[in-house]
Amino acid sequence: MANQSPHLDQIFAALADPTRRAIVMRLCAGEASVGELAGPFDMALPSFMKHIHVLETSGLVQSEKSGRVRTCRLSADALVGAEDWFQQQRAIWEARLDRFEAYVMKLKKEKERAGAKRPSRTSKRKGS
Amino acid sequence: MANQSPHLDQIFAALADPTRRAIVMRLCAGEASVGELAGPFDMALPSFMKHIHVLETSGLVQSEKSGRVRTCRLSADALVGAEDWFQQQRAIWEARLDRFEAYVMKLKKEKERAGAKRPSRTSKRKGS
DNA sequence: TGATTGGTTAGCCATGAAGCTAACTATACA
DNA sequence: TGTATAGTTAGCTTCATGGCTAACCAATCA
Repeated sequence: MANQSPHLDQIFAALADPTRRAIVMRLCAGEASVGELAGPFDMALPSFMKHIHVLETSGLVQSEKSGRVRTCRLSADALVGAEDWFQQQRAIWEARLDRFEAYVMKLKKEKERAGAKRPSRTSKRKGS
Repeated sequence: MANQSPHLDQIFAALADPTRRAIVMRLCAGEASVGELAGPFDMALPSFMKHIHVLETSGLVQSEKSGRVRTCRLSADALVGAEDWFQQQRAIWEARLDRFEAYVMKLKKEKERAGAKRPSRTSKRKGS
């Protein structure tokens, strides 16, 4: 119940917006200036800058200004961190499924054995 | 620029909240009633129910009422869908890194060749 | 049947997110 | 030096989110 990384909050919140996911996808293909990034979007620049800022505070994106141009690049660590979360959940989930399956198998075998007993009290069937 | 699944919006938005992530984590370990889920949280039930509802509309959780008890379970599909998104991004990202690395190696080799020429005009060093 | 339990509905409030315009700063180019 | 370019800041609106209380069903159980 502890381990509540405040970072995951921000990362997932950042990725909940289609504009920001598109920015991340674009940056996966390589760094770009704010202007280049903003190009495809029908949105005023200040609004767009807010998205960049959200991505930066989440740690998904880093940027650097040189001259009058700000260049953005993806920071893979944050992405990987979020991906890890899924993998952890899946591990737990799958372990449970395995246990569940084992349990079902056990039930099935018990039933089989019980079923095998009923028709003949004298002989045990060997296998399927 | 198309392919903007509205579902991812809701899934990531759902996971952006620590309470809801905790619920998902809890449900990874097996289904539970609303009351059981709510237990550990210092929150009024109606507030908690909102979280459940958000999880349901995102597709991460399914629930069913029997008698006066509502039982919730995880719906793995949605989780996997979100995980896929990360894997796709990582694939693009890694492909780019590979290309970049190849490029750096090329540069390095060119430099090496140029460097090997400088010290002696008469002999080529073989290797270290 | 009456009380308890488990969940639900309705409605309120405070905060934050996402968009806009207008005006401004600072670099680069002619 | 003057002008265009690339971002930035400030301030506004609107809507969604996350929390609450109070009152309300509807199963169970004594």
